[in-house]
Amino acid sequence: MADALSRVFAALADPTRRDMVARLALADAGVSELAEPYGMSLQAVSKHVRVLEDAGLVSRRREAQRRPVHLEADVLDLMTGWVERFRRQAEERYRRLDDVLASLPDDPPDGAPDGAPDTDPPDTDPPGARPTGEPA
Amino acid sequence: MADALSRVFAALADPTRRDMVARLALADAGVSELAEPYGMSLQAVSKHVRVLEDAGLVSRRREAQRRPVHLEADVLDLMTGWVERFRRQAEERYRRLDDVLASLPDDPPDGAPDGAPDTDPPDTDPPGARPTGEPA
DNA sequence: GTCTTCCTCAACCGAACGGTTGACTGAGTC
DNA sequence: GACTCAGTCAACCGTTCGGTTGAGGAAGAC
Repeated sequence: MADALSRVFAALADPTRRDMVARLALADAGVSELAEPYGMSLQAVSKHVRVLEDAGLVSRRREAQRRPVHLEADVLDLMTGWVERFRRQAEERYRRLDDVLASLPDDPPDGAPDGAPDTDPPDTDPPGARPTGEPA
Repeated sequence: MADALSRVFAALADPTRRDMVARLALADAGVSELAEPYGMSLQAVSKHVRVLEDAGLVSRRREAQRRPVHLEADVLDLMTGWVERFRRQAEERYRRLDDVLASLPDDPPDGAPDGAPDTDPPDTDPPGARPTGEPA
């Protein structure tokens, strides 16, 4: 099966499942309780819960006949971690671009203006490098 | 087609596409450039880029024959916003539970111990309310 | 025991997904 | 004009996904 991150993203790609997570953030709930608002069979809801569980977003315990579903918020950090990393990188890239533009002299034509040379190929991996890969 | 949030999550549910995002955070790239590391056809990569574009994660401009792909980091905020909201709610719920446990007297039997009453229904929507829905 | 409640398993179905191949377009070079 | 480069469009194919129905299991209630 897919890697952890893929499972988490895929699990949250469904509006019904996102809504379940939203409701489980407020309180644990049984499957039939969860199913109430949606116009679908109990089995379908059970499947959705299973997807969330496989993604590690949710756990179930046994409590008499009930099977309360509990939100495991930790996994969400895995995701925000990933997202934040690249958001910051992209932002940084923007900032550098702004610096370059700011350092340009008022008239562009002549070669090699002052601040420009050191801004071009700083940390961008050599093109054609192996995939930047999943963050560890 | 699906809502914006679903498209973003779905787009990032694929490892190849996440890798593309990771690389685009470092520098814009053309499709064939992007395709290089993966053992798949150019058309497949083009499709992946289209998915990212439909999710608003990426944009393309025209530049001579090239069609450089550019990461649009803003949409990532949409996601972290959603995630953070429920992570915090869940955390808050834990904190309140801890408070309740901490406020219990050493012998549980009698009713209404001191600090307990004010911890029950502060911002929890009435149960059975309409689906907590997509955050606006 | 029987009965009810809560839930899961299994099989099926249509739609979407991730990939392929082949034909094509747009822009630049000769 | 002919040709190449970069990329897309269209049709197809196998697998996964989100839902259904029907049968069945586990834990009380009677």
